[in-house]
Amino acid sequence: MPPRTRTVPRKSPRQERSRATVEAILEATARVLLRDGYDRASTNRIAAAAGVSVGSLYQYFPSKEALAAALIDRHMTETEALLRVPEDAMDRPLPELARMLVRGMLRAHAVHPKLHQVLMEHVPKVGRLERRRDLDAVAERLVRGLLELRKDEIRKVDLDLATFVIIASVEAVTHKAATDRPELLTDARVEDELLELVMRYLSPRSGPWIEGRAKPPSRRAAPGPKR
Amino acid sequence: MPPRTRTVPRKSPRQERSRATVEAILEATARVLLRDGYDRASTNRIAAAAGVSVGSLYQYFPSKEALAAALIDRHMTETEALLRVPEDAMDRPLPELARMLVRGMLRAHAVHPKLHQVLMEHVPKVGRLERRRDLDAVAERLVRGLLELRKDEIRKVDLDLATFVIIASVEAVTHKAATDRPELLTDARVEDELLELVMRYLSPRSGPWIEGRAKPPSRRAAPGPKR
Amino acid sequence: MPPRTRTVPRKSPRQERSRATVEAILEATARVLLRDGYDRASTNRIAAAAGVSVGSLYQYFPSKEALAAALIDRHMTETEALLRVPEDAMDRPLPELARMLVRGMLRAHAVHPKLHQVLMEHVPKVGRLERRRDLDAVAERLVRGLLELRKDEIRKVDLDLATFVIIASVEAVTHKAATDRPELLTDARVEDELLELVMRYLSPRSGPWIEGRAKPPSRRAAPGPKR
Amino acid sequence: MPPRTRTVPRKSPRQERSRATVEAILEATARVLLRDGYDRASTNRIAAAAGVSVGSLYQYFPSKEALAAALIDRHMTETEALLRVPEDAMDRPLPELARMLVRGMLRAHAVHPKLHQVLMEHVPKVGRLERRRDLDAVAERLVRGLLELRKDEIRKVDLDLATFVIIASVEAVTHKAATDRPELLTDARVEDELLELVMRYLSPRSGPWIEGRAKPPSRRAAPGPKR
DNA sequence: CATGAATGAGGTTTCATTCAT
DNA sequence: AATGAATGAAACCTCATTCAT
Repeated sequence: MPPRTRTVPRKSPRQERSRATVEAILEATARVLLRDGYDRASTNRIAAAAGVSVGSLYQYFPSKEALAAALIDRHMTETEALLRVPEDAMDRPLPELARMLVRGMLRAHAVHPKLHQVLMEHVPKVGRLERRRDLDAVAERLVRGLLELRKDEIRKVDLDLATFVIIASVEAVTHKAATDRPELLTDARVEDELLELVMRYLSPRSGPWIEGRAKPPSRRAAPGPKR
Repeated sequence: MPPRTRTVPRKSPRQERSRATVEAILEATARVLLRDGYDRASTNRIAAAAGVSVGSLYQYFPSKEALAAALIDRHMTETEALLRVPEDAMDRPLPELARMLVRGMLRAHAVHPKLHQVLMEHVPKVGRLERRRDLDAVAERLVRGLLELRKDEIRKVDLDLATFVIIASVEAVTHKAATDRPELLTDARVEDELLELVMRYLSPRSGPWIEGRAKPPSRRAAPGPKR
Repeated sequence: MPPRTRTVPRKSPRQERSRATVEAILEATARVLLRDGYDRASTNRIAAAAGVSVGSLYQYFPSKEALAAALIDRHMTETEALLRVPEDAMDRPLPELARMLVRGMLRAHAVHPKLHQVLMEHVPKVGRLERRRDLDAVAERLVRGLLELRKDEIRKVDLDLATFVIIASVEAVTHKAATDRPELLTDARVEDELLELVMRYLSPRSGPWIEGRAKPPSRRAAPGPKR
Repeated sequence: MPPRTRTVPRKSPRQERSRATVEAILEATARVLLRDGYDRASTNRIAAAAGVSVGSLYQYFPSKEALAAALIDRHMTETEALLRVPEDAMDRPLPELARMLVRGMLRAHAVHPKLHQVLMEHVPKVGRLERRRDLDAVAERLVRGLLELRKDEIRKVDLDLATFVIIASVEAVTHKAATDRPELLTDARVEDELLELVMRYLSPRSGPWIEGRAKPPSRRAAPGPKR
């Protein structure tokens, strides 16, 4: 029996149209979110901006948060793509890898700096944290894995802590740049400085600048949180 | 441009009783802000939590934002105190000064980590930016002044950029610690790592790790924002 | 026994002060009423404007309306004084009397045109109508009495109706002047025109201009209101 | 200066159902306005009276004032129609024209006397004045044009002033009738008396009753407003 | 599937009035 | 008598969501 040629369109017209609608809604969401902020962005306004009725909106997204979540998902996916280091690049020189990471981060923020901010800061945590942690987790696994893999090339340091410091720093500089001085996002000097920051932090050569560790025996357990 | 929402306290309490009321309101505000986040924190709920009527609340604070503003003011004052470097300490060794800064930052976040976060991230910008920038400005002036003063002890670097990077990094690490892993706030190792991060970043000895600047002529003007 | 000299002050200091307070409150009421209108004029604002506490205000006036009522009373008294025709003037020539009336009306409005308007139009009816009617009644009795007394000098007309027409017209012209074109209040031509209006209306000499009464038998009973 | 409250209808009903809703809301508005007056007429009460939810009300009218504005618009349109004098009637005898005017005015008030009053007196000026003046302007233009056209048939008089006096008087008598003695609105004698008032006021034959103008030289410029 | 009318709880804010001090 | 802190009903308005058409 010859392989039957598919007669059912891969995407039925209905699905086609749906996809376009969803697309329009998501774009409108982004637009309205940017213009009005999360709280002021009403589903009615979003629907209007998308050129569909609220009813249609709710056909595809069961709630306002679902909208935001979808947008976050999309943004996350893009960001992840920007951050991903190709498998075959893992043996490149460390600085090169670091630069890839830094550059990815900068670009991720440079795409839609304001949208990124709104999504990150103002969308209520419900249902977002998970995703956010997901992204963080991606970055963390990446960095942590890298450090582990190349731990001979860096100074002795608690890898978890270092991962934490590195991710926070790079993310913060790019984020703060996006928020307060967007022009920096495309300033190559920032990339250089971040690289400097990271590489120096990891460099095996310690400095005599340390005026004495915070408390004598280099590593102590934390006194424990107050509560 | 006049701010569209009044944030200046409406009147200050004269009698003993009302001072207590104001105090109760502010405490309740913090509590509710923490529990529900800014958007879900309604003035009625806050008043209820404070054990007073809405009317009383509005007698002292002309708007919801004024509440947040008052709380921010209070928090800012505390934070500034923690950051302030005594005049006569300006000639101490750089690492020591850096440690003071880092420690101040960590403590600032350690006091009410979650409250700090809510105030910083979720209170709408109207009427806050000024204050927030004020604090940023304090930190910036402090760091920038320090770098300038001791520029012979650090590597050649654009001081503005370095200030930006340092503040963002330190702030972010403490902030992220406060948010994601509060136990780190009192972990002495974090302080050490941040010091390491900052001092290495500033150290005059460059590393051979640099795999080539982002683009040849070491420092270029930014291509400028796309538009 | 010699007549005892009074030792009790005619007005005890307490009463003196009270009177001043009441005075201050009424003045403040007028001021705030003018500035903010009736609805926006809150008792608290009025008290503040008077320099006393709300409590004191309520000591003297049991409600917001009582305030307005007091102000209306006062205004009415002034107006009545302006309208009153001295007993011994009742036999002056009619035009002269009419002029007194018209002039009184104009002056009544000229004193505080805006206040007059606010009191007349925006103070809720409760408790006002009575007073208003009182004033209207004063004017009505005055005019009606005059017409009756001098009915030989005027054309044949239903005196009630004529009274109604005259009072409404004069009042309206002055009122509208006060509202829309305050400069007219002191324009002598307006007085002249009003006099002309009234005197011509009353003049016994009929005109040939009447193109036929509204319906044949000159005076009919009203068909009665539709409902 | 942008009006601070939106008064333009928010959206017009497309479906049959909503047209009924809008109608119900407007009717309810009139009812409640009559019953409670403008200030006490709350949007919630109006919505309840219309048998819809507040939300529906705000779907079509962006504010309380918009409701009043819509009602005024409607009323104005009716009134204008009642006042309009057909083009081809302009050469009728003056008394006849005057009667048309007077009758129009009376009828305008007779339709919904109380509603007319509430709309005219108690709806805040914002966004209304324009409309109100519009109507006044219509009447003014009409009367003023008439006087100008037929100035040979009337006594010598400042046409602006005469227009002012006539409109104010006729309006006031009808208005006061509507307010204080509604049964007069349909009393034909009132129409006759108003006609008498107007025609006598305009008649070229002056009377010997004038006991001397307000101040000697018959017509003087106004002393000017005090300030 | 799409539309858009309808819902109503809930948000912020005001203000006449009471009452402890 | 005076003060001013406290009250809370009620006003206007928004918006996520449902559902008849």
